[in-house]
Amino acid sequence: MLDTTFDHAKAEARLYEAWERSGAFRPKDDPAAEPYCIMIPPPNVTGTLHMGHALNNTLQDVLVRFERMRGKAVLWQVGTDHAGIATQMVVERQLAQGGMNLSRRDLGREEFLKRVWAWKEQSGGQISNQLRRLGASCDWSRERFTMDEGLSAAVRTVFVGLYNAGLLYRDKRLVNWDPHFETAISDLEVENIEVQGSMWRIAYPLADGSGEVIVATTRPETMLGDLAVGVHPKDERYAHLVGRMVRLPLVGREIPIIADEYFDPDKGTGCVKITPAHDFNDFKVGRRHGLGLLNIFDSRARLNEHAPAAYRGLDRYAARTRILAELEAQGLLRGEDRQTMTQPHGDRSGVVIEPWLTDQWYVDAQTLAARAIAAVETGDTIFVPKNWEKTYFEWLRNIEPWCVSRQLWWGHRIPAWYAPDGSVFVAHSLAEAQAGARAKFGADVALVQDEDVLDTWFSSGLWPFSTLGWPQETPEYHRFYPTSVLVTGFDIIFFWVARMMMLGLQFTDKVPFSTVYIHALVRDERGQKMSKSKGNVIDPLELIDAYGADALRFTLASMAAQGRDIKLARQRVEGYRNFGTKLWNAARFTQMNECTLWDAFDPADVKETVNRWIVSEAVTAARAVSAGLEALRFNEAAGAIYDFTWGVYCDWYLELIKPILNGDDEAAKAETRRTAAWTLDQILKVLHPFMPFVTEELWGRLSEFGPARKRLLINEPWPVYPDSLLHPDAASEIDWVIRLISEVRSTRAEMNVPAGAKIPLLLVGADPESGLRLERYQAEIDRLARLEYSTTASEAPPGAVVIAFEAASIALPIADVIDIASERTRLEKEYKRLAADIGKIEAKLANPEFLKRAPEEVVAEQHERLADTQATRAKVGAALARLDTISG
RNA sequence: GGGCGCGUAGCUCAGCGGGAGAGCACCACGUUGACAUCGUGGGGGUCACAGGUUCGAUCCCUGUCGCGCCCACCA
Repeated sequence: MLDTTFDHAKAEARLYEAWERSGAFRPKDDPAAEPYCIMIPPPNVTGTLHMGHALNNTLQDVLVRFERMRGKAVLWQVGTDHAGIATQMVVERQLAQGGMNLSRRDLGREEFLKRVWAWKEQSGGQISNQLRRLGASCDWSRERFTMDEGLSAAVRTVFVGLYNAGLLYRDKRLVNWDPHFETAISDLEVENIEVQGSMWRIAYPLADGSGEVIVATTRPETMLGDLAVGVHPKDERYAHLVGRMVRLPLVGREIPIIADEYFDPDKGTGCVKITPAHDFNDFKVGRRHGLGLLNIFDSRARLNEHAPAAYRGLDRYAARTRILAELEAQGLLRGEDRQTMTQPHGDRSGVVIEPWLTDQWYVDAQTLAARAIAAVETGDTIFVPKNWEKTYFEWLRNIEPWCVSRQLWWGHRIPAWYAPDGSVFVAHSLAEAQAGARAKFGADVALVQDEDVLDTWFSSGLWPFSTLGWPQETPEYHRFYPTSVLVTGFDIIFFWVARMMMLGLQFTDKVPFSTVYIHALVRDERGQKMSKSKGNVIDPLELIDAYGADALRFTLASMAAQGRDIKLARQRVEGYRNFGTKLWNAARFTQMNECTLWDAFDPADVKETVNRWIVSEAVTAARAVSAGLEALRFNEAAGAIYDFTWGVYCDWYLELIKPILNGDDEAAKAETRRTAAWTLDQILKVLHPFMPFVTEELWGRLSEFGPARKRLLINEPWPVYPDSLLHPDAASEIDWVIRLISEVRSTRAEMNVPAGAKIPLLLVGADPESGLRLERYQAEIDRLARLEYSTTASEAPPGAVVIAFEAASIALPIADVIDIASERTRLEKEYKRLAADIGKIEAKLANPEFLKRAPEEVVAEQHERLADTQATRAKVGAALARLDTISG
């Protein structure tokens, strides 16, 4: 016999192990089965499970379990990402805190990488174990890591392929430079943050001493690298100065005043300093005007040897302070305005990004984007919800070259080798590069490999096919690529989704997935993105410990509606834990009532109305769940099974069958027991994708007194029912009973009928069925609503209030009504409201346009509604009349 | 500056042109042989505001206000 609650803490690990041992997580080996594949967005190998992971993987697991039960050969490809900067950052911090205050350079590349691998080995299992805690049924036997040999080979193949196709090149230009990590980063890794800053006005004297111009800048320290001053050609204030020279303060260099349409007369003073090596716009202007480049920063944004001696070695902000002081002293600082401005920050380091001139590798993203755009335009890949396509298009249509090299050590080393003369050989291996060099030089030359590694997202972008063995033609690749659905958050549409589309199409000629499901972000209470660096993370594991994985999963699935961020409420998780308990106790009830399974049971054979009704309802609910999941409407699917389980099966069915189970009709009793057990089984199956643990446990435990289960629930086929199991007649009859009981209950409560007292009921209805139904359901109705009834008017107690229920009437002993005045007020209010409702409906039904244009079923519905409302009003009116009789 | 989204019950949110919903919270009653992690009943909403389209608008369109996010080279 079951206990009164499900002990999730004890059961979850055991059940998970049983699933894994059964082989359920691996795709079934049936060539006839339709393949279904989801690629996990690989979490950082050294990361921990946060709420975003919990949501993301819950949704994937719901789909995967659903499709597996539907008989498909399901592969949920799992693995982790090496997460270049993030991981290197963690290990560097460990080093720095290790007592010796070591930097990675102190260790050297080889030793440092050993440490990173050691850290990966040590902490890499954590995220996997946490996914297991969540119940994720991914195929661990195929777990991959972006720096596995196979995936690394794919990276090299793609790099060489892009290079040979002319889609990848080395270029010297300004990049976003992170002075903390001392590496280039891509545009996407830059966060523009609004900060309070200043704009200073600085006088630059004309070289001939005949005057000065005032430039405005937010970055005075870069003036040491100024190569010109710019004005708009039509700006009358400065027209006469164009072509003349100014003497750069503190430096003494003479630089020209140039004119360019780019300069905005309305901004600042209309006169701007040009620093081509330290500003993206100035770089372009400088190139147009042949100004050259003067780099004044080193890799840590300290002033270098190109700055005047007094400033060399200073940090950029220290230099700023000193420069402002010196300008002030010389009387050249002409003002400071406080203002808000956006400043670029490294998304990992948090420091201000410096535009810096370096050699980097770039991918020609614009060319690759064309197919990625077309594939979504033609519907080869669709986004759900669809509006994300706009975001995707917008970004791809304005895409800039993708800087893929990073001056880090942790990652895929760039497969490019340099000869002493600087010529480059991009190849799959050193040997291949050497062969290339030999062909070029006619002799062996010493080659040095590029020191840099690739952007983490370069390898992530290959994930859908590299994990399947590409570039080798593996059976898995042929079977599961392109994949079915990608489930991810909108925050990585650019980082990841777009890159997979571009690289997938380029190298496989196929879209990597046919559907992209974009879910909301789980945010903190202020609507901010949860992230480890902000420290505002809610720990899903703590919720799992407290309420069980099922409760957390169900919460997330039911909140995965489109269009709103998720702010997680703890009480909601608790509510769904209670749902699990409710289900558990329903199962306990069936056990106590010997509702054992019967192998030969056929739901088509049931005779009792209440049983035909629940079969019909179960079919309807299961279909709603299927439809919801097919449409990726997780909240609707979850809602459908929740409502059926609690609101229909527990609240009504189990209550209505109690009289049968306690009665003498053995045939009805046997049928009801079997139906109750069968229906519960349907609930377990349909609920399983959402709440795998409690359903699996019950699936096992419920066979204690019946036939043994053939297999674990996770391996059960998803229920599909014929339409013949739908019974509208039974549905309408039980619906009548439910409404009668609800009505009586409500009346009892409102009229303060004492709990023990029974309500005399008088039937005077025109519906000849009413009496029969009442007779038929007497036991149930009496039990649930506690009423007595009579079928003739003469038996009604004298002085009773008559309240109509549909065609029947209920007579109540008025003596039990405590406050006639307040009851009267209430009824009058109700009476008026109903009159208004009736007016509205009648007006609608009298409107010829409505009758002409509205669909037939809508008109019929309104007629029904009118009749219902009128009947209710008559009932209330009668009650009012009786009140008058009594009190008057 | 451009784009996306959101404003529905005290709170967290569903609602996909035709009678305003759920969970929690609140109030009352209930310990009835599955379940107090429960049951029954109840109170509570000009669906942000203003126009428009429609026979009919919480839902579609436009505008306004408030909030959030993304993108962007605003000296």
